[in-house]
Amino acid sequence: MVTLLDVARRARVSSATVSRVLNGAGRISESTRRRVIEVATHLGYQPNQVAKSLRLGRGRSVALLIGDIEQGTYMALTKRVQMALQALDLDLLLFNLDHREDRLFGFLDRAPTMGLLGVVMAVPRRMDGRRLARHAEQLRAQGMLLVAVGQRLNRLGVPSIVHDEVAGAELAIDRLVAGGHWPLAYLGRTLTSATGGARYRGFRAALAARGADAAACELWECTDKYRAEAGYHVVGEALRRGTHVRGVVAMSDEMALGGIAAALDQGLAVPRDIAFVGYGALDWGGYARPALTSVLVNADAVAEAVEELFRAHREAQEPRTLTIVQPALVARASA
Amino acid sequence: MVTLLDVARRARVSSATVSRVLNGAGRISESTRRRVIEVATHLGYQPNQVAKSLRLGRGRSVALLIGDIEQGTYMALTKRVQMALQALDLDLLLFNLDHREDRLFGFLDRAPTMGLLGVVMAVPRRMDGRRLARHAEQLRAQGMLLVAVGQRLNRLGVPSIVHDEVAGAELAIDRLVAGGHWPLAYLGRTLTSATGGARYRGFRAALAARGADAAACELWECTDKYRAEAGYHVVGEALRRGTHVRGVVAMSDEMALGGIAAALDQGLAVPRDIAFVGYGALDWGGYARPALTSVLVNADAVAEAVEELFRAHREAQEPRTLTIVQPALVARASA
DNA sequence: CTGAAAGCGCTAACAT
DNA sequence: ATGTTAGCGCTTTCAG
Repeated sequence: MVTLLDVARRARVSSATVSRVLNGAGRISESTRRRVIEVATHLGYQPNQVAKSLRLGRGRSVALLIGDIEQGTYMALTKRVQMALQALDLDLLLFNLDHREDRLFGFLDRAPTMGLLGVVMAVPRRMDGRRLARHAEQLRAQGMLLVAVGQRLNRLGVPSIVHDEVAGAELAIDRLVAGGHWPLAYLGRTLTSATGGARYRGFRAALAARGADAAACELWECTDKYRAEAGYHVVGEALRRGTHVRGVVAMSDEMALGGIAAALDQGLAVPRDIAFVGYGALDWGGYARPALTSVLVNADAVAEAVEELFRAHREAQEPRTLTIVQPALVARASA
Repeated sequence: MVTLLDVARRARVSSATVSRVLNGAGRISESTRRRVIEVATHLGYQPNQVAKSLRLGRGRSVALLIGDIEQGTYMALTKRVQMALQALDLDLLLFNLDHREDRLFGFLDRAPTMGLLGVVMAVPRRMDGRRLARHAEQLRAQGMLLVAVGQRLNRLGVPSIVHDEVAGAELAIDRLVAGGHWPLAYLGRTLTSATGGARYRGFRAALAARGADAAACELWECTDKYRAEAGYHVVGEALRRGTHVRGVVAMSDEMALGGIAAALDQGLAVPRDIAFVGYGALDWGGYARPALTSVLVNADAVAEAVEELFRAHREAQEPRTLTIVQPALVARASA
């Protein structure tokens, strides 16, 4: 590999000069600048990022912590965030936590040694706030930027990007009610998932705001299973119990799909007998039959906010502590 | 941050000794070893990975290059590979190529400077072989391991992990034929996708092996659109043309879902009027209605092979140049 | 068995 | 405007 020193020798200048030219710092005479550039390109010089990281005390990688990347909405998020970081010439280090808190803290322990520029946590799981706050403090002390996505952690000093869950629930509820689907159930995981919990509170708040008879509505909690399977299971059970629910707000498109399958398998018509709204508005949802009506979780907006935070961090500006992303309804056939 | 030198001072030994203790190299008296360990844990010492990488000339990260991570099968792969690498205490750097060759080569240009341990390319796209071979050579010269997934690049000196596309096609075809669905079409992208092309050749080979009337079968090429949308579009067109095809082998579950939607939207019954087999056996496929019959692309087996390659590389062994992963049929309702 | 010292490739004072 | 030098934190000869 050709090093900066190789360039320096060949251009008959010191390594410092080459460094200055390449980083656009300090005054350099036009002639040397040109010569250095010339030699560097001729030699195909590329700065060693590892050495740079060591010297500067921070690198160009941002770690993205994901609860369950197999869930479509996180996948979409991962892609968008990677592209946003790429726009800042940053790399993405991916960690799938598999919904395990020990993995999260295991990572946070090692994080300071990795030469990271920052960490983005897109982790729905509820977690130990004290412990997290300690880690957050340590990372900040190292000059790293920690960002939370989907969970409101700004109280712990972690800039957060969250969705407006009340607005999202309102969109879903209004759609269901307008279609004559009532009463409603919220299908999801509220106990272990902070996102799910927030979404459920949004659901409740939206019902209240509408002056609706919230008591008629139910919470269909998913416990042991995940994604579509959980939806299928829980909705199937409820239907067998003879629930009166006619409209379901699911926490994800996968759960909605599972729920719809359960309803269809029991001979019900969707949305006539029971309607479903998903969350995420994933691509394939438009091609399920009936096509999924879904609350759009705007991954682009989230990625943009992430990019903005890292841009500000680079300019040594104070980061915006809370960004609220607005949802939208993708109205299709299932509700 | 506490450094190795801090530990050394506190334990009254030299930095070399600490390094040796922590890396289990060289002879160390039991007493010093214990003392060093003791001090290290007491101080909560964690080796700086960046410094380590610089010194050793290689790091602990493996880059995963993905054509389109939003496609379910790549997402499943990403998750598995990340977990496999984690088992080797390696980190995953993710790059979504968005089906763009320039991005691939752009990455490969920078790769040598990043202190990577290796690169895994899960890129279906056909690419410039010469150019790739040059990069492969350079990476190898740096001691990095380059691995291809889903595309047979072993001729270029790149250890490859591929699926047995003939076996996969046979599974799909046998299932369709047994259900009385005939003639067949292959739905996918064969022109720009090496994986798709291989899969189509597998389809043809399997037809031939079955002694079937291959001339009756069609290729439904997807050009401008992606995933479910492409399937919907192409199948819709074919149906409107009045095709005689009664069974479709799709290149992915998303395309199959789109195809099914097109058939249903035209009032056909699936699988009665036309049957579909997907590829990937994604989780949600089991909850689409009709549930997707699909050829399982064994992401676990691929991840395992990746792990094995990196393990061998670590032991400085020659890597296995070609690994062929066997498919399986997940039989559900759509065929 | 342990220590001293060099150096991975780069940047940033500090000189000149 | 440019060079000299120190050093980021670690591993690895080379000596003893």
